[in-house]
Parts: sequence; C-alpha cells; structure tokens
Amino acid sequence: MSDPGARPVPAATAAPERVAVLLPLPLSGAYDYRVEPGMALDAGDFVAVPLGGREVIGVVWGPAAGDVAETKLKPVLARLDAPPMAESMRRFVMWIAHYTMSPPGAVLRMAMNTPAALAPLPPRIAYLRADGPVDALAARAGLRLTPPRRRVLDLMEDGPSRAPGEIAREAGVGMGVVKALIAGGALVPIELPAGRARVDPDWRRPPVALSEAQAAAADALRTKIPEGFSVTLLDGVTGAGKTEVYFEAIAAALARGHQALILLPEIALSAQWLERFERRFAVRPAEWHSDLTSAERRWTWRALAEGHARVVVGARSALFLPLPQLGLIVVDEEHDGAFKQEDGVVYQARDMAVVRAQLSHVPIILASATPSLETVVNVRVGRYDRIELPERHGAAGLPEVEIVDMKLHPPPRGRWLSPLLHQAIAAALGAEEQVLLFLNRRGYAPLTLCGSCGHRMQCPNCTAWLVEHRLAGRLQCHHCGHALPVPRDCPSCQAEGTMTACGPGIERVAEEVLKDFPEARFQVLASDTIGGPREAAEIMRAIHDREVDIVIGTQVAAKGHHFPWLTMVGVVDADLGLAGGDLRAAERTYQLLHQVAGRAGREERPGRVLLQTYMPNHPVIGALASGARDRFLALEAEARQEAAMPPFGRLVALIVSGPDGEAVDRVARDLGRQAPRGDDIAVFGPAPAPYAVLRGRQRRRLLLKAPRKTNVQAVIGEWLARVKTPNSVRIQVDVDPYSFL
DNA sequence: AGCACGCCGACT
DNA sequence: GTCGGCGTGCTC
Repeated sequence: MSDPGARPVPAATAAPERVAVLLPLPLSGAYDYRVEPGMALDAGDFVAVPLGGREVIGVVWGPAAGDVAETKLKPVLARLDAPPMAESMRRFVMWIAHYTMSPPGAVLRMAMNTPAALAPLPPRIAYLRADGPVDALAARAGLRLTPPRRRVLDLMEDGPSRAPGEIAREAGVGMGVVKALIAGGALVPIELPAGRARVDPDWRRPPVALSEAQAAAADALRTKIPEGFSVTLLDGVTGAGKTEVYFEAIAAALARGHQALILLPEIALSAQWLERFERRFAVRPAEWHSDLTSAERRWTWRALAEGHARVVVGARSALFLPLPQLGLIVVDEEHDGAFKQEDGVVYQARDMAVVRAQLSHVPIILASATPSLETVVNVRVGRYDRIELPERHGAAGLPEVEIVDMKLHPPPRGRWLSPLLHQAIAAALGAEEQVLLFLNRRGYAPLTLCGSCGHRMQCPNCTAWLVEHRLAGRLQCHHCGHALPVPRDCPSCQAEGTMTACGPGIERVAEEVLKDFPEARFQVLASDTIGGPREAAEIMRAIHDREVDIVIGTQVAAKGHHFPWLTMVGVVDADLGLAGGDLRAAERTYQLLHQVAGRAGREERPGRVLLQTYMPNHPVIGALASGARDRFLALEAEARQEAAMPPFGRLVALIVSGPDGEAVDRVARDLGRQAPRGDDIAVFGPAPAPYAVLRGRQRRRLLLKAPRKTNVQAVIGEWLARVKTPNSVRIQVDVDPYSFL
C-alpha cells in the first residue's frame, strides 16, 4: 500500500521535476519526462507521454536518470485514472527482463496488454420507471398505451433498474418499444457505478466429498496459506482429484480475503475445469486468455486490479495480471510444455510464477501427475515441499498398460493398427465402452513423395515437410501456414498420379477406423479441428454423453478431460517423441503418454492401455508399462547429473536469424569465434537450428552450457557485446531452452 | 513497436 | 518530371 503522504509535492519555484517512464516498447530502458507543476506522480502510475509524433501509455518507473538534455525533455501529458502498477509487479517485470535478457519495455508490454483497460470505464446507464400511473406516463410521453408499452411499464413498476436490452427481453417486446418510452420520458436513466456486478466465489460452501487422502492433502496445503512464500508440489496420479484438493487451498486464501491466480496450460479447453470450480464455489472465476474480446479484457483487468474479482484462471499471459490482494498461485499440469513461451520474450511461465509468488510473499502450488524433472529435483534438495496424493479417487484403479511390440505384431500393409490393438478396440466397442486412439500428429500424412523420382513435398519457407490434410484437400506447413492443393502429378518429374502419402496422421487412422469399424461413431480431435472454446466444450460434452464411440486425437485429447465410459486407450505410435536429440524427449514422452493412459478407466470400469512401439525395451516404454514413475525419474535425473545438464547445469541457446543466409552465417561464426571459454563453460555450434529456415528466415543456433552457479546473463551479455550485428540479423536469447540441439 | 527519412522503379 | 517501394534508425 502506498502512503499518500509520500507523494512528492510539486513546488512551483523549484527546477522542473523529472521522472523516468518505462514504455511498453523494446527500448533499452526508461525515458525521462518533465513533470509540469501541479501534477503529482508516484512510481507505478500509468501516464500518457509523447514519443516521436505519437502518444503512448507508460508507467512511472522511478526518479529520472537525468542524463538527457533539458531541451530534449517532453512533458508527461496526463496521469491515467487507473490503479497504479504495484511495486511487486514492477520488480517482477525487471526480474524477468534481467533473467530472459529482454528489454524491460518488452516485458512491460506483457503486463499492459490491455490498452483499453487503462481508460476509465464508461458509466453504465440503466432505466427506472418515472413516477406516476401508467396512463399518465403514456399521455405525458405522447404515446398510446398499447399492450407492449403497458407490459414494459408494468414490468418496471417497482423492480430494479434495468438496461434497455434487459427490459426488452423480460417484457417480451422489441427494442423500438423501449426506445420510444425512453424518448418520451416514461423511463428515466440513472447512472450505475462503472464495472460489472460480480458475485464472489462462495468459499463457505462445503467442499465436495473428499477422500481421506484428499482431505489430508487439503489440510496440509491449507497450512501453507498464511505462511508467506513457499512452493509445494501437489503430486498425485491422474484421477486422484488434485483439483478438488487445491480448491481447498483457494478457499482458504479467499477466507483470508485474498485473491487467487490459477494457471492452466490451455485455457481454451478447460470447460470441465470451470464446471468443477463452479460446483465448488457456486460462481465462475474470471477467465483470462487470448479469445477474450477487448471489452471482456477491459472489465476483467479492472475488476482484478481493483480487487473486485477474487479468482482468475488463465493461460501464460495471466501471470502478468494486476492482483493487489494476491494470496495464492496455482500452476496446474506444471510439467506441460505449453507454459514455455517461445516467441518474443522467451520465458517459462511456471518458473516465473514461482518468482512472482516469491516477490509477492505468497505460497504457490505446482500440481501434476507427472512432475517435471526440475520440480522433482527441487523437491529432492528441499527447495520445494511435496504433498502426495497416492490413490485414484473413487473405485477406479490405474489402467493396465500393455506393450505391443510392432515387430512381432505388425499391422497389415498400409495399415497402422496392429491386430492386437484391433481386437482390443473391438472388445471395448462390444462392451459398449469408449476408445481413445492417440497419435500426436495432425493431418492425414506427414510426408508426401513422388513414387517415381522420390521428390518430397517441402515448405518453401521452412525446413519442414508439407503435411497432407485430406479433409481440407491441401498440403500444409505446420510452421508458417503455407498451403497448396494436393498435387496429382509430381511437380519435379511430372510423372502422373505418382504422389504418395507416407506415414500416418490422425485423419489416416480415422480412415482405417472407418473401414474396419463402419458402425462406430468417431470423432477426430486435434488443435486444428477444433474451432474455438465453445466448439471444444461441445465436442467434450458429446464424448462425455457417449455420442461418440471412438475418439481419434492428438495431444489436445490427452489433457485433463474426464470421460466415464472411456476404458480403452490405444497409443498408435509410442515412439514418436523419442527420436531426435532433444534433452527432454524421454521426459516429455513419458509425461504425455502417462497422461493419455490416464484417460482410460476413470470410474468403476477398469481401464486398458495398449502402447504400439518398435522399441519395447526403451526405458520410457518400460516405465509406462510397469508404472515405475519414480524409478524412471531417478534414472533420468542421474543421466542429467552425469552430463551436467539441466536442472544440474544451465543451458542458454542463441538463435541467430535473418532473411539473408550469408549475413546470418557471418554473425553465427563470429559468435562462435568470440565464444566465452573455460571455467566449465562450453559453447556448441553454430549449427543449423531445428527448422533451419522458418517463415523465410534463416536460423542458426549456438548453445552455451555452464555450471549451475554461473551467472549466465553476465556471460551472455559480455559475449554479445563482443559481436556486432547488422540490423537485418537478430539474436534471440533463450535462457533454459526446451528444445535442444 | 511505430513512424520518418532516404535512395531507386512505374505512372498521373 | 513525381509517387512510392520498404531498408535503417530514432524516439526522453
């Protein structure tokens, strides 16, 4: 809380006052502005300032640096009537800027992604009936008292004030009728306080019935709430009811008058989460994601900044919302790769959420059935606490996971489902249960080539194959969106009708299902087959209500949905994520397939999972089949420790990119030559980045590996200063990169 | 991020 | 002869 007495008092006789204003632009730092006499400004205030020829909104960041000539100085134009940015948020912005090596203004932009929210809210106008009997009102308005007009006036006789639209709806009349009565003065306007009436989540409601284990976990979490900063891993198998447990921690925070922030990896698909929240707290929380309209954005931001909304759930970007009474942060599915932001400011939202919790002195809960290795190691060394939720809620046991060795049980030529999986599908359908076939590959086929000359269809802008989408009749690049019709003849050798689809995508699996189980109703589920949140919710409902027999989906189908009749999960290609030199390939594949397996048998019916693999002896496959998660994590941790890889060592990637390959190469080679040496620091590269050409830009990559204790920001900063780069070449710094090589 | 200034092709 | 392409560079 700022002390009003601490505001600087403008003195008319003193030299013109200056302040530093940070602008939401990728400038190197804050700019100084003159403060005209009579304007009192505090750090954190939102202000409008001139920049170049235009006007921008920025944040007063502190006292001016004073290194700019008086004549260059422009005045602060106005202080905006919006809740100022809290000191903890300003420190958070600076922390991220330093850690990710981004300009502070670029980070500020993420915290100000709501230009409209900073303008004062327009007052809301509602209407009351004017005094007097109905006929007198009509006469005064010069209107005949028709039945619709009478209905409106009767409706408005004593009830609350209403907006015009509400009046029309409730009285069952058109807007014309209402407008005429307003124009005639029979309905009089009143101004309501700006904003939207909100109902607080009701934390006093009794929680849904918790199991003994859940109740114990909830108790343990509740004790964290009043104790300031702490990090707790809520570790529980899929279906153990982690959500209901952390709801009790949220209830405890609400009971203390605090706000709660919940981060989910993909808010667009979380209809079931919202329903559960509403069941517990009687209202929906505020939501924050990219699909909000600017009006929704504005009032949500305002309601949170003013403390009127108590709980907000959102994707990554919700991390930057103003929450003056923040009391708890929850990151659900903390292991999920979607928390890593890869463009612009590159950051890991889960890790930054921990930082925000620390700067705000509040507890944070990381929830997962398959926690990331980073988090597991942090628990092991005692930095994080861990609360375990061992069993599945209700009667359901964990599904049985069976390995299908594709060398021993190959599918027929041109097919992708082995006879074993085929039988399992038939058995589940025979028992009138549901099946999920999982394949993390959109489209029909990942590669199209010419059977005659071997020409492969490649994206002209990216180093990537074009993926056939047969339903759309197109070849598509999944990186830049480039698309063209599927060619009949080879564009290289002109041979006719030789183009062949290679490998399976979910559309192709769907085709096989349609052939073999023509009577089954199936639903394809991929990020590009779902229009929006509403359509997603409708698809989930249809599956839940057994209007679908077989779901064929990519990883969007793996995420936290609860389908009581789904008992059989088939993983079409369990090896898919294991290829390539990715540091986290094994860990990620384990997490994804574990989560998919968890879709099976969540209620009374036992679940069954079949993993199709050509590597039945791979540790990941073995761990999935035996359920030895902790042993797998221990082995993975050991391997990383031996190699001094994260989380035991540190990595920073530099991506050098630009339209001109030669200029990019020159900079990349310079960086290689100037690389920091010694002290256990190693630099690899330059090498072509994964997708060496992306959206028409050439990309090279260098990787710095250093011990945990190294101040990598300082090392990288000095390194970059040694290499000068033409304007056309960009160097992007990715501290703690996820994709490797 | 904008927006201006600045040097080389097709038009009123 | 101009209008205008977007390449570099600056904004307190």
